[in-house]
Amino acid sequence: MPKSTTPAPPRAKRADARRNEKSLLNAAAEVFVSSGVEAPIRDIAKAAGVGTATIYRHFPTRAELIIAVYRHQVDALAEDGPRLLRETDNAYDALRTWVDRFVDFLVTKHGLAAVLQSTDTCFDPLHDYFLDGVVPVCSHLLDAARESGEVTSEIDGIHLMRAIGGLCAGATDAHDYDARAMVDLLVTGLRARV
Amino acid sequence: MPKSTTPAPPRAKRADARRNEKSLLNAAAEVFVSSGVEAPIRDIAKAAGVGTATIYRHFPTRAELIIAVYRHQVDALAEDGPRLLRETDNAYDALRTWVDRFVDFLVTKHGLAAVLQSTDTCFDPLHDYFLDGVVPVCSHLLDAARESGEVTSEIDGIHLMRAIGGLCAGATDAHDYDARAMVDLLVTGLRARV
Amino acid sequence: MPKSTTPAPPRAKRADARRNEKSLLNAAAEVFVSSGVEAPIRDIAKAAGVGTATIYRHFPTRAELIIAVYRHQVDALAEDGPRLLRETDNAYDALRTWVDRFVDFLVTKHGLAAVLQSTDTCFDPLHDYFLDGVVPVCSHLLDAARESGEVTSEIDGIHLMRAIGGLCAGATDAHDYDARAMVDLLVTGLRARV
Amino acid sequence: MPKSTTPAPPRAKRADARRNEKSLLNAAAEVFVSSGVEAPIRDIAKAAGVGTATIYRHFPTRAELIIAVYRHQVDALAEDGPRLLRETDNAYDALRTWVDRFVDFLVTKHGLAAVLQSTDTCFDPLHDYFLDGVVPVCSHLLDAARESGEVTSEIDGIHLMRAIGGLCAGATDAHDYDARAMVDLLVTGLRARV
DNA sequence: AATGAATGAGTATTCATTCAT
DNA sequence: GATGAATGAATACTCATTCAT
Repeated sequence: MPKSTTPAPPRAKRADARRNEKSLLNAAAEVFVSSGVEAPIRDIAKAAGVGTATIYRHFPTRAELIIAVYRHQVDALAEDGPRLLRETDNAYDALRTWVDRFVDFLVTKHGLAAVLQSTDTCFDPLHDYFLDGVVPVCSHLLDAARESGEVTSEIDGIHLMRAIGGLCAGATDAHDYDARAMVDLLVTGLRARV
Repeated sequence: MPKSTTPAPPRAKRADARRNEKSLLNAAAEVFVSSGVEAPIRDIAKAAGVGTATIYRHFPTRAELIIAVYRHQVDALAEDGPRLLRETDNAYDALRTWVDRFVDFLVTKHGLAAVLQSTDTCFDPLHDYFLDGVVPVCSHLLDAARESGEVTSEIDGIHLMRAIGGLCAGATDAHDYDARAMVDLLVTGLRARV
Repeated sequence: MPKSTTPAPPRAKRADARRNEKSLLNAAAEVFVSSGVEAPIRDIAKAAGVGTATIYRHFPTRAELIIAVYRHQVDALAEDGPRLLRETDNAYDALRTWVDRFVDFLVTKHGLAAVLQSTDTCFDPLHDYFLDGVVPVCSHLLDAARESGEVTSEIDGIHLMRAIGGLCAGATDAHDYDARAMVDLLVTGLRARV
Repeated sequence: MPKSTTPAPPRAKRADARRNEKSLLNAAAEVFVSSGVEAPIRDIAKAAGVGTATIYRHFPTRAELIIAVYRHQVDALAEDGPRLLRETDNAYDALRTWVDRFVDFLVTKHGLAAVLQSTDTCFDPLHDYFLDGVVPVCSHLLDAARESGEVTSEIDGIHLMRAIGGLCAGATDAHDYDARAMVDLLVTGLRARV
């Protein structure tokens, strides 16, 4: 009965902590946009108005913080796949639309694409999260497009996603490089020749 | 006795220094492969068996070192373009072969692709070296393929190269990601639909 | 229970940190005396028994550290001017007394005089601090002495202070050079000939 | 008879070496003006068109190089004292003129004044050179002015010179500080009150 | 639970000095 | 004798992480 030993109502704290975490994630998201996902922890803490140790308490590794920041959007991406497949007549078009959304996600999340390419083991949890949640969706879209004969390439979902990540990692504000156009070429290349 | 007035032939040292520079470049190349082109200067110096200042003497900036390490291969790449165009019946095939060689170059020079994507101004000399030497070659191949009607995409040479760089930056020993296959898809995407 | 919503009073740490900063300033003052104000940060950190980063946390630039170390004494110097003018019958005597105190300050703060002469822009904040706080006081004393006819020289306050700084920079423990006597000559030179 | 063992005529070499040393000193003088007497050895070597080791061979310590560079002017300064005393009616005026020439020397030799103030033992030879050659001259002028009753201050020649050095060390191109005017005040302060 | 102060390892760069040629 | 290449010590500054309060 810990409740009797700690007079403070645990509910309140939970709500408080959750709100805290929420604002922390919002702050982290902003810093990620402006300084990339490798931004100094202290910067994130300052933006969130908390101490650095608080970040570590909530998210022991940077990968976990990144996952938390993008979880909703990654999950949405994962859910988009089946829906697009249902709602679109054409499997290849569904794939193309989904890829577009993935590109949207990556180009607005400055530095994320680079992290997806990183081999630093500290990012493994992030890689795993993608591997488990969204790679299967991509693979499924590819399979459907292959079944319908629109795609002949035997490429894996994970490889397609890595490739898209690479193409998006090259996008910088400084140049007029258009990641979307490049990905379009890639997806066009998937298409079976008529 | 004019010989006594001109103290010593300055050649002798040069030969020694040049040999030294050669071994330094070899060592740098190896470190670049294993640790990327952003490896600490100290590591490169240690690998070369010289002091850090020796690196600075030969190559005042990191970009100059990188250029020196890859100069021959980059130059060869630049020369390959016109030759392929002459020796190949088909402009598109020439482009594809040339791109293959570019990919060969990038995937074996681990970390170089990432630097080509970097916006750090310290790499500007390197970017310029590519911009001046090899981007025009790529553009020329693209133009030729467009003239022959095999390629319709209006993509610039520099953007194609950035895209290829991005696709190759995703290549790591750890996974079975095949950069060449991805680039193949991209180049296939360039092709006019029949 | 509003207390639970406001986690912890931020005062506690401040007291600790302030005490720490105090000892840091004391240590820096000692190192400045023995090694000059350009002493390596690491030496100061070691003398204070803290890590180098702690110095940077408290004083991001060296100039800020120097200012902090000498702030009280510089401020006291600034306040001395008007007081001496009020309490002394003779404006020239007030000037002379004030200059004596400035000399006291400089000769006991080994290396400070040299920094006041330095053109390194990193010391600009320190120069500005003097320029804003104490140069006007010196100028005011000079003006008063000129009004009373005791001083005829048109010298600026800042130039007088630079000169005093120069005379004190020459003071070292090694020799029997008496900075105060030299400054006395200078101030005597200011005096109108009867 | 070393001459028989070394066929090359030693005379020629001497002349060569002396010319070499001459141009080296000229180059050093120029670098001293632009970068101060603490300029990197390598800069001096480059300006002189010789290797760094050549500088070390000729002048094992920096102080020796500085002495060599300024020897003629320092010697001239030493000779000026007695001459001025002979040619000038007034001992105080002779002193003042001589001090002016010392100031001329210091303000045009950027950084020299600072070195004269330095306590770094590596400059001891330079200090000694002044101590032996020019300090007695200054003392002699002071003595003469005291004998004629124009100067009452008991100041030593060396202290006067240190003070002048200090006043000149404060001179920088950046500000409108007028070292000569400050020294004038100092010398005026030496003067007996009428 | 939260804070933010302290830590100390890691890296680039400069320069006096030595030494092989 | 001269050269200039190589050396390596020295220092400023950053940042992830820990810990006392």
